[in-house]
Amino acid sequence: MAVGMRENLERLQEHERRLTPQRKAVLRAFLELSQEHPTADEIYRAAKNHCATLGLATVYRTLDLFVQLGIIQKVPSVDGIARYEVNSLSHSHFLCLKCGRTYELEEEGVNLPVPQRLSTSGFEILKCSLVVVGFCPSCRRSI
Amino acid sequence: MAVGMRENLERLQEHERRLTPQRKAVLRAFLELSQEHPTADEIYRAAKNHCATLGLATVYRTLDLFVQLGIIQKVPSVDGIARYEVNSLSHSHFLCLKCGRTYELEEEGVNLPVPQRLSTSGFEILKCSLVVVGFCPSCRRSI
DNA sequence: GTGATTGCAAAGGTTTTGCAGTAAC
DNA sequence: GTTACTGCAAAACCTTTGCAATCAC
Repeated sequence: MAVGMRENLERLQEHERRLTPQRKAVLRAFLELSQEHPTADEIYRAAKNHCATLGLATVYRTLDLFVQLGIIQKVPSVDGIARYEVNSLSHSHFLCLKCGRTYELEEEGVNLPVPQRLSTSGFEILKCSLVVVGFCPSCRRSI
Repeated sequence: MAVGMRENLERLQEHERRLTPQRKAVLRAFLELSQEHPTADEIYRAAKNHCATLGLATVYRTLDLFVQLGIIQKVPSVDGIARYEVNSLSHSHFLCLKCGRTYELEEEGVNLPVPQRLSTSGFEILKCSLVVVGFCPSCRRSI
């Protein structure tokens, strides 16, 4: 079983949600793709391999649920398409303005200055990340 | 004349683009709203005051052009609606997961660690910002 | 058995595109 | 006079919603 399957499915039950084949398929597909910041549609197509009758609306509803339960998070994007990643407090991304792809910047996210002022003025901080915007190598060549 | 009007309009001419009343109206409206990270529709409604015949499609085309010319930039968002801001190298935002609003974090953007590794591996960096995601005070109350 | 969950199809909202007419150069 | 630019309407796109049928509990 993939890393993270069991504990995340248990979290569903803790919150009195049902363990349906659709939810398992979405979680499994998400975990397979999580390194690539998948879109809802990418997750949908991968999850169909695990649950052939799955509908796209269910994927959206399931991803919303996982966000609410804190299992996954939306990644800020610049092309209007929702992308998701595993829930983690702080790390960093590169967003390509042309293709919309998200690249993970592993080592840089470690020492981010989480703004103190926010938490003392009523904001609830879920995540804090460095976002670098520009053109990725392949898009840069084709501008 | 608003700050930034003249030099940005000149930039249009440098790139052999025409100086139409529509483009002036969009730029003027954007500058009026730029502190609030306006959406295309907000810019459209404000720009109608300066050019009554303006169409929404023109606003989108004009904003795309301004992004290409480096006059403005898209802000990473988490709700799928494009927001724009003045072109600036580095600063920081708070994104509210519920209402989608963007808050500017003025003082925190100063000493961001721009990742060296990126620029040495073919990425073109246009901007580098700290993005904090969570719930803003008013949305936090109503969850 | 009951109520949460599903799949489908339709609706919703934002953004893009085709095209004939218009206006900046 | 050319040709870029515009406005309109339609299309495209991602996402959400209504509803009857289904399935986890």
